[in-house]
Amino acid sequence: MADCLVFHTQIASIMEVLANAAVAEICKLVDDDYAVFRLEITQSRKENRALRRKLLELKVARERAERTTQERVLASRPSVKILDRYRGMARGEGHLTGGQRSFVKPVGHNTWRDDQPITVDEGSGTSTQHVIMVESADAEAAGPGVKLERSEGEEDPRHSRDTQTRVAAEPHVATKDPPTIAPAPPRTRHRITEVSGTQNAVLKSETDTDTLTVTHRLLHTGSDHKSDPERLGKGPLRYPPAPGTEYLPVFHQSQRMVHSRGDGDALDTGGDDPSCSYSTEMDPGNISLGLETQTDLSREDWNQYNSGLYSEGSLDKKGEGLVIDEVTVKVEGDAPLTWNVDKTHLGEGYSQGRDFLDYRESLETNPNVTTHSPLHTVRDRESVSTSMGPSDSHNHVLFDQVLNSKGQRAKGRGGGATSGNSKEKRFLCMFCNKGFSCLQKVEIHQRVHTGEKPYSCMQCHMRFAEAGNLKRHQRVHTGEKPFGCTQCHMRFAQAGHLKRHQRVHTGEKSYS
DNA sequence: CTGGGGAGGGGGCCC
DNA sequence: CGGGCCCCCTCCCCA
Repeated sequence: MADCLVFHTQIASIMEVLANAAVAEICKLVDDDYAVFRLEITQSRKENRALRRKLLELKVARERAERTTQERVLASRPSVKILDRYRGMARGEGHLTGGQRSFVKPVGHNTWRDDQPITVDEGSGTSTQHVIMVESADAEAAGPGVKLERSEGEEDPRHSRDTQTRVAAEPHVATKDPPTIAPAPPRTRHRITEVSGTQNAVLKSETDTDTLTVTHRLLHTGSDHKSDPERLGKGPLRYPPAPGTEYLPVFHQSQRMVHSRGDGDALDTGGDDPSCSYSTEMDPGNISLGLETQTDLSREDWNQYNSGLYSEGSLDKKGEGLVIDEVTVKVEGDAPLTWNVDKTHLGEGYSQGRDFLDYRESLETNPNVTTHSPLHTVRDRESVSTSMGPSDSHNHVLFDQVLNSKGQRAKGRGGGATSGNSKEKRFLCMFCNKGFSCLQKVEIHQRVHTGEKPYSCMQCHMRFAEAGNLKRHQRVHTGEKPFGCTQCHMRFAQAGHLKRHQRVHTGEKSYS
């Protein structure tokens, strides 16, 4: 027993010695490797320093060359705006970080599209901008106020994808009509960031204004929208929010056409309200320039224009366009909303984008309907209400109405695709070919197809395609019943209802 | 029968 | 004088 104990003790001692030896060996190995590693690191750092120095020298040389080139371009092509970071710095407009680069608006494009590949006058070649910053010219100078966001993997300043564009006083896009450009209100800063870096990325934008908070959310993709024209372009425009009224036409912005105020026309009234002075364009390559001149079309050109749109095929790629479907507008103060949005540029949001797409599909497959591929001018400048969003069932209703009952009703009223001989109806609906006597009529009518409802009730968020219907709807909330029966005490909110009611007294049957 | 909304057309006003 | 815009009326449908 004693021997056994001694034996165990000896074994324990030996084990301990062996363990210590092993630990020591391991430590030695680690130390050796660490030394080697440190040596390598040191060498790498030296190499990095050398490369950095070299890079800096190259950069300086290249930038000099760039400036020379850009100035030359500017001089020879006034319509092309060069966004030169150095110049911005010189003006104290911004703070530049990373490699300074200059972006030259692609020649031949009148609108700057953020998603458009941007020609980068840089040795590394063309780069697509994914993170966008749009900042008004008078944002505080530089530095701290300017946020720079980058997509991943940008250790090297040369690969920085950030860029700054200045809008407002100096729209980031040169326009054909400089005189219409009004200085944007100061203190407006917009930041639009493509979060995921993909085409369908979620956009995050921030707008600093005193009166409006605008946020939009990209809900889905697949539709192309065009801005709505004039009426809203002038604000709730043409539907002024009289005291006590609750009208609040709001805008859905098409992600595809959200524009920066830098776009020419968009500036013409922009000075009044910074709230809409930003925008983004998301759909690469599908913009039809023709759209931008829609409202300028003469009547004679209208239908031709429509046909042009059909053949444009800008929307052919279903799913590429997309839709920012929700715009939340917060209005503070009593100042009337003045959405000075360029009707030809703002993608009027289109709250029922899917409706439209489906509808378009129906059109294209329905032999009774024009088979054009309507590039519609879906305009949705609208709305705050999310509860009114279209449901699938709504879609079906819409299609049914469009393709069936409504068409019949139109016929019954002397409408119809080719009806309307009483007056010269030169404006044809691009969807159903129905003729109207004036542009506005057809624009309103087309809302039947597009689902656009620019007029929103502040109290219940119901939306309407026509101002008059909204006004009539308001009586539901006010309880106003202006139409009283002369033979009884019944009162009605609608004249038609009074008329119908009076049949009760006259005994006239309302049906045959 | 009533309430509410969709949509077309007419007329007035303004540019 | 013509065109655009706005308002209103009206008819119709649906719940």
